[in-house]
Amino acid sequence: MNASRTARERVRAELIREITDIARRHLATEGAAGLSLRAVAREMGMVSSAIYRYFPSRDDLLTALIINGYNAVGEAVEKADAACPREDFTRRWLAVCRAVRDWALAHPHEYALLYGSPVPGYRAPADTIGPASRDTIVYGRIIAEAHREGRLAPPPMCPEPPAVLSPDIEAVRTMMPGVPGDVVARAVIAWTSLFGMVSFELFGQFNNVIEHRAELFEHNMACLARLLGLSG
Amino acid sequence: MNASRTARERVRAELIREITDIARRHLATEGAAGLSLRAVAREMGMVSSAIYRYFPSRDDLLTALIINGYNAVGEAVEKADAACPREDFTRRWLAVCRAVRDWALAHPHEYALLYGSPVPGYRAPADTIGPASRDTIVYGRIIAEAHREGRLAPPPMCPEPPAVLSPDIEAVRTMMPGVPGDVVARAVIAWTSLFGMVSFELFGQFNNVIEHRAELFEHNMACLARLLGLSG
DNA sequence: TCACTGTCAAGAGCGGTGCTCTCGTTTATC
DNA sequence: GATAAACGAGAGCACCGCTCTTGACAGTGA
Repeated sequence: MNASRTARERVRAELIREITDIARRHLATEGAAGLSLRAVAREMGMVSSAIYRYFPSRDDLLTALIINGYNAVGEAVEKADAACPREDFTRRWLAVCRAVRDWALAHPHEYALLYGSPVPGYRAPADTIGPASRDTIVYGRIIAEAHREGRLAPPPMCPEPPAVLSPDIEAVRTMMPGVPGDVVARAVIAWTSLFGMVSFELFGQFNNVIEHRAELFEHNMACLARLLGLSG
Repeated sequence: MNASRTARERVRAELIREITDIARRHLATEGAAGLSLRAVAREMGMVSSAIYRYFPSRDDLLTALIINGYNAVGEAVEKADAACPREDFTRRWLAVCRAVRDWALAHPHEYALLYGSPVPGYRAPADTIGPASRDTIVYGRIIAEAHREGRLAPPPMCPEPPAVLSPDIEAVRTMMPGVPGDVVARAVIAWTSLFGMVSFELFGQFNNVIEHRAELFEHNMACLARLLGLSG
């Protein structure tokens, strides 16, 4: 009874997996706007209406792809960090930066889905919040561990963030306990700059301007490491 | 004969203006993907096919909106810079940053069209290159003038960019003549960080994380000013 | 004055989209 | 074995970008 129920549900889960796989492939070739439930159904040899048994709307399919994407980039970042010596914080920072860029270049449309323009009419449900912060936890951990080991030596430069920012600083600080507020603000700069560079490269802002993107990325991420005060 | 021809061309230009105006309004409510020539035609009391007399394809209409958008943000940045005392370089930098953010918040869909995910299947023609760099010229001028006045004191931090980046540095340096390569690289960081922050705010990455966006933006742009070495 | 030329709005039509509804069938449970 | 849920299939609605053809009209040169 339990086995038979699982039998039906297993084929259902398998179909859902197949749908998301095909959808992800379509996303890679057509982009988010070109993602078509009919096309996915066609490729599965299904009639278009049948697919609504598994995803009640196009947005629900998009949500699945978004959660999947956040997990993919999060996993890439985690692996890159894990492959580095624990005490080499600069190397760990550079590794996770590279992991983000490499993943983005390998999955440009998925990256655009996660970090590009919001899909019009689509409202991200709460399920996406958790996976969305999976990568940021890693950045925070690197900074926090460097701070704990006394290896965080940020050059004096930025003023203390104003008091009105305290709750936000506090919220970000939960990912890097103990780190001074000034450095937390720098972490936000580094975070936005990392994705700013990747987005500019992917979205065409570097066209006709920057040619050696990998090298510039590497150099700028190294500068950001100095800004954060990472050493060694 | 010339007058009559201009009469005809004048009504044509007026119609093109009306089309782009309506299209821009539709862009604001529906997003780039939802921009529909039929809907624009409907609102003009025109039949759908007639609009193809003025814009041969949806992409051509998009191109017009993109060029228009780049010019709008460029103009906003120019005006913000012009309103500052020439010798107050930090203030000028903060003013142009604010101008970008304010324009983006006021025209989120247009911003997404310019700096967000590329529209699938759309290839930006060469006409967009010029207007696209209108704002960057202003950033470059502020840094260049600060350098010329001896008011650029970048804190020692970033290493000299590697030799392989020389052509790119040189290309960016045309917008800020005389500025050292190290600072040119920092300018790229500041540039990407500025748009990275605006994009994160607009595209929802700050949701559930940062609440006081204006204040954080202000503080981080001030940090970037220090990174650039702007003083006074 | 008149025929010519180029521009235009209009309509029909093609193949595509997301989504809904109904219908008969299969499948699992009581 | 009856019942209820899940399912695939098909038709249909309103929309989309885009194309082709047709007839009306304005400006132009002979």
